[in-house]
Parts: sequence; structure tokens; C-alpha cells
Amino acid sequence: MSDNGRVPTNKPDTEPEAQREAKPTAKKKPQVTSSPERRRELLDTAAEVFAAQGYNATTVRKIADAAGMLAGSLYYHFDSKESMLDEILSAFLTELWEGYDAVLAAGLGPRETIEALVTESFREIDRHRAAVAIYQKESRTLSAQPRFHYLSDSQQKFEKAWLGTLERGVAAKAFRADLDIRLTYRFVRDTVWVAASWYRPGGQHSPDEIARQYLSMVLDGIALRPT
Amino acid sequence: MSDNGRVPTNKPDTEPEAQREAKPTAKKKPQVTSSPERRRELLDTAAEVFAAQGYNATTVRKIADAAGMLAGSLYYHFDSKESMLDEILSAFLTELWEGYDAVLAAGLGPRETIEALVTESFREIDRHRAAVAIYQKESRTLSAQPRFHYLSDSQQKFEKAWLGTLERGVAAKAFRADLDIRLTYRFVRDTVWVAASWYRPGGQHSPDEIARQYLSMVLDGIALRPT
DNA sequence: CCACTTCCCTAACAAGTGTTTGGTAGGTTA
DNA sequence: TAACCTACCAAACACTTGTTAGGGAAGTGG
Repeated sequence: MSDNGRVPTNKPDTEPEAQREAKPTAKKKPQVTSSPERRRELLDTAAEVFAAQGYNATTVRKIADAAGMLAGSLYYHFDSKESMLDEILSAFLTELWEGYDAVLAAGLGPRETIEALVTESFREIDRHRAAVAIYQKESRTLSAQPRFHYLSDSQQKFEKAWLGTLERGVAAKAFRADLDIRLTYRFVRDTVWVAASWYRPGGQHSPDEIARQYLSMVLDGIALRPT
Repeated sequence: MSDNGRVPTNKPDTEPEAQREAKPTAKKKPQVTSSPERRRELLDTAAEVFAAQGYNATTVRKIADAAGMLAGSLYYHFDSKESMLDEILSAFLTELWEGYDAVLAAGLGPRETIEALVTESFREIDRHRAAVAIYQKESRTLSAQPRFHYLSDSQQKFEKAWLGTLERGVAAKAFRADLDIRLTYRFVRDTVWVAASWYRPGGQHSPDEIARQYLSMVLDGIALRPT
């Protein structure tokens, strides 16, 4: 894989004066200075609105409302509505893969790897529930756009990690061999991520508790076996 | 529950002359005659576009394009974009509950009921994949609108059926008692329906095959037990 | 031939969309 | 005090949106 599923972040980087008086051929926005903290704040509220209403149904005026300012003012911080979405998703994916890569590099057995991946996933949902909800709703449509191609990359890396682990598990006789592994992958993947649509932080169950219950169901089944 | 989770269908009904020359106070559209077959055709293509692009991102011009006509012409058949969505979803839910009600009325044991519900669900996905995809994406936002309140009703009836069956199963010692039943319900429900986002009719697996695999996973787990 | 129906087109509408431009209040630095 | 920077507002822009009004072509029945 060329360059992992990570993300070509277009972080602030504070534009190191490279175009203060710069070339008259400059095509892109001058992108004025804007404190990273304020950006984060605004991106967080934007993410909430996106998650609640859907990206396309969300107007920049709604975001501005939620942030207590006027629509045009958003363009002091970001150069487009799409950029906000981009930054929200790429920031999330970056953090997500930090966690995943750590798990995958730990050299655990297949069953333990699955357990760790699931647990890590629910923790990410806890931390980035809005971003996950957006990702889950818009990912398929967005990944067609070149700008959001990194979504496909991430998804491929994701699939490779899970499928590989499941296969290792079958080979090691930790998992059943009679199940279609690709179907199993889809089921597991979907269930984990849709949780973002009903999960509310501070609710009944902690992320770890949810992960435990989920793993118990998927690994051992809900049927009561005769003893 | 007042009137079950079914649906206040605004089917064609071909408007039984009730307003041919009717009352000048008529506030709503005269709703011209339009063959039910053509309506179905148009609704099917509309559903495809809605499912692919999302409801809000879908313009009436895109639907018209896909149908090979111009945007305004759609309004000969329907009186709004929202009406199309309404008809698509309510038609789907009506058919869905026909199947579900049959299963629930069959008087099966808890485990067999779950199996039948899951199987029935995957069959519905096979038949109404576009409608299911739309439902799954837009349901949460739509059910806020009064017009789409029947989505909430349906969802409640849905939850009651599944939760009830799971509880019966625990009481009958068919299912494990140590799992949070509400969490289990959510996991199962979600996994079944998200399948609509990747399922393609005519693919590798038939709906019944997918149901079998899924049930095997959920009921018995993916872990290989020592014999 | 005429009347009528069915189905679509042409052309426009008002409202809402993302975005830009120029300005300005308040703070910091010199 | 003057110069400057940050973070916002006010007002408009060009375009897209869902929707409507009027018309016309093709077919059917009398």
C-alpha cells in the first residue's frame, strides 16, 4: 500500500507567510490567520449540526447560528463549507488510525485483536460521535469526489485489517471455518459503526461496557447452549 | 397503540371524482389523473436516485433526468418532491408489515420467530433495497416532521416486536440471560438494515443465504468452541 | 371533424444557497 | 498616538432550488 489510509491533513499550519505579498498568480484563498482553538470550537459545532441534519441539509447559516455569528463570518476561518467537512473527517480518521495502528502493531492473537479493535472503535465513537455519524452517513457519496478519496483509502485499510485478522483466526482455529468471512466482516463492521447513531456519551453504558456486550454476542452468540 | 404502526397511505386511489368540478375552496392540488403504472415507474427511479445521492442532495431535475423528462413534468404526476419520498416510504412500510405481521401471528417459539423475522427482513431488503436505504439514512431526521410521523410509529412497533421476542426467549431459556436485551436489540436491528447499503440483488448470496449466515453468527457466535 | 384526455415541454417565479467584498470595533504592539 | 491584527458584521453576488402556469402533440371516442 502506497501511503497507508491516513490522511493528507490540510491543517492550519498557519500559512508561513509564504504568500503575504505573494505572487499575483495566487489562485487560492489568502487564508487569513485564525486561532486553532477557535477553529476547533467552530468545527465541533459544525460537526454537531452536520451529524444532526445531514451535510447537504445543513446550510452555512445554520452552522453560523449554532456558533452565534453570521454566515459570512465563517469564511474568515474556513474557505468553504466543504473544507469544514474535510477537516472534521480527516481529523477524526487521523486519530482513529493512531488507535488502530497501535492495536495492530501489538502482535496479539486473532481473538484478542478483534476484541481490541472493537473496544477501540467504541472508544472512538465516544470521543468523535458526531464525526462518526457524519462519516457513516456521507462516506459512500463523498468518496466519489477526488477530494475525499482518502475515505476510500481508509476504508480499504480498514477492510484489510479486519479481514486479515478474521482469516488468521480461522487458520488458528479460534474462529469457525464455516462462515463466509466477508459477510461476517460486513456485519461486524456495520454494527460497530452504526452504534454512533444511537450512542449518547454519558448514557447508561460506557464504551467499554458496550464493547464487552457486543463482543460477547458476536463471539459466543445469544443462544443459550445446553450445558 | 391507537392504530398500529402501519401507514396512512396516500395511494393514488384515482381520486374518485370527488373534486372534478369541486368546491372553489379546494386548497390542495387538483391532482390530475396519472396512470398508476407510470407513477410506480417514476417512483422507482426516484427511489434509486434518493438512495444513491441522499434525499436532500437529490434535485428534482436529477430525478427528471433519470426518468428521461424535464423537472416540471414530474409535477403532473406528483405534487411535490416530498410526496414522492412519502409514497416511496409508506409503500415500503406497508409491504414490510404485511410480512412481519404474518410472522408474528404464526405463533412460533422465540428462536424461530427471530429466525423468521431476520429472514423476512433480508427478503424485504432484496425487494426494496432503495427504499430501505432511504429509510435507513433519512428516518431519524424525517420522523421529526409531522407528515412522516408514521416512521416513528413503525419504529416503535418494530422495537416492541423484537424486544418482546427476545424477552420471551430469555424467559424460555432459549437465549442467554446475561446480555443487556436492549443493546442486543439495537445491534441486531442495525446490522440487519445496514445490509441494504452494501447488498446488491443478483450478487453472490441470496437473501435467504445471508439470513442463514447472519443468524448463525448472532445465535451461535463466531468463536470456535472446544469440542 | 371535434372534443377530450394523457403526458410532456417551455419558460419563468420566488426563495434559498454558498460565497465575496468592504468595513469596523476592540485589542495589542511600538 | 499611530499602526496593525484579529474576529466579526452588513450587504450584496450569482446560482440553484422546488414549484407553477400555459401550451401543445399525440392519441381516443363520438
